[in-house]
Amino acid sequence: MLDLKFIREQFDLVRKGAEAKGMTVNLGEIIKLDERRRSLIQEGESLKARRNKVSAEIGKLKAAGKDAADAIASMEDVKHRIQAIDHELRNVEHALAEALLTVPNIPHPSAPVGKTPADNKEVFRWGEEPVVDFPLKPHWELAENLGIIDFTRGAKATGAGFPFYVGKGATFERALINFFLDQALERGYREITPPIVVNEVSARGTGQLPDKEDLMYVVERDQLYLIPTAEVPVSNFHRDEIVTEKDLPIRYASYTPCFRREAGSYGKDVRGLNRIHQFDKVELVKFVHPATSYDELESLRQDAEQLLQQLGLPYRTLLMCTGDMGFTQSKKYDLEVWSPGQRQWLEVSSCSNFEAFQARRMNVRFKPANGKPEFVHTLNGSGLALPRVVAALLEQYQTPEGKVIIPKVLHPYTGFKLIG
RNA sequence: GGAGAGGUGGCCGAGUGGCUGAAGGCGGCGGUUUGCUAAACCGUUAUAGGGGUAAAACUCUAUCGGGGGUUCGAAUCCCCCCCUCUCCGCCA
Repeated sequence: MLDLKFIREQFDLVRKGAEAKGMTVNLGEIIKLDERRRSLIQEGESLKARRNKVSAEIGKLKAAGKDAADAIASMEDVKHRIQAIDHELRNVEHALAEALLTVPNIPHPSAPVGKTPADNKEVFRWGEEPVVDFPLKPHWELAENLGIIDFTRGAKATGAGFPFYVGKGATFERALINFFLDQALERGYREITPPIVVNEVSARGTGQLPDKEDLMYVVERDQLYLIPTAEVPVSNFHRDEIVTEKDLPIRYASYTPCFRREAGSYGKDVRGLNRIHQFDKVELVKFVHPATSYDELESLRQDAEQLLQQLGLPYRTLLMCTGDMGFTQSKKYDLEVWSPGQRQWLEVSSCSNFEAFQARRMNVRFKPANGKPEFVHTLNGSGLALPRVVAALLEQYQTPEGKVIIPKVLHPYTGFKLIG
């Protein structure tokens, strides 16, 4: 969320930012609630100051053995008024907090203004599609023929979008996870394995709640949410903490399964591994000094990009336009891998700077050498999401016989060089 | 799941209704002393919100796990919740 004072003082900036994201927000209501809040605080606190003073006098009178009945009686009205004010203040602050959660983060000036994915700006492209003299198959055909991914039995055991990875398919999956993690560790990230269910406060902290509630599976009985990304628990790792300035930047790499309901998806978007309800992902999360957060965004993006380069997968990098970047982001890059069997781009990573938007919600601060605590900036990016990488790898490295060659860089991880 | 104990500032720890934002100690910071280090001594040591200011100063309120309540007044009494520890049960 944004700072209330900031909204009060930079009203236009906030309004324009929301507009650029194609979101409407009732800032007038927030200003009104804020004014009411401050006036209640003023009245309440002056009454409390008086109460504290009189109470202290009553204490003295009683200690001296004198009668305090008059003083106590004089507090009767004050007491009730304070109760009434506190009650209203609670309601106003609750309403204000809810309203603040509906204000989106402000896009960075470098983000292109636009409404749809068509307005995103391609900033980088790498690699080339293989030239072959046979028709390339989509990954689901390859995977089923090879018996390495079983969608049908997954649907039987759980439902559509919950595949089994079998035999070399399972090993391949595990190899990629280890490769991604090792790469992250080499690049200065610290490995962290989080809980894969979180409570409501955590889901709010990263902004999954209240606006993306339908995204998550809920364990209703225990009021827990299956994580849609490791970003949620890992970002909350430092919730309500003041981290040491010299520890910044803090970088975490986290492998977890991720769960997404993906309600409303259909058709070719959900074929095979394109969009599934449970998938593996290595997530990169950073807590950084505000002065460095945009440099950290660039390095985060490179950390993700170089994985695709090492795997030899053609990809493009998009700078997301204001209308497509989401509620909590200030700036966001998407990495899309080329899927030669489907002839389409598949998003495999999303690298974002949230500035202080999440940190304010989660109350994560650092203390500068000489000064008051400030909010850190948070960033995260996938490094990488597995299924679409698997899809691209299968399609990219398929042979005319329908086998799949494993890229060299993965050999130490798989222990085999070929599937099929 | 059952029974019990407990949660106080960066840390340890005192405090069962009144001037306690909170004794004492440790740690941190500044200083005196010192060839250097150590020791000793002196001082200082929170966060948030409101008012105020050009900015400060200043001032008020809140904060003793979280939230409600009782009371003129709550760290202290009552209720609910969370967490930690011990014992029992269950269990990968």
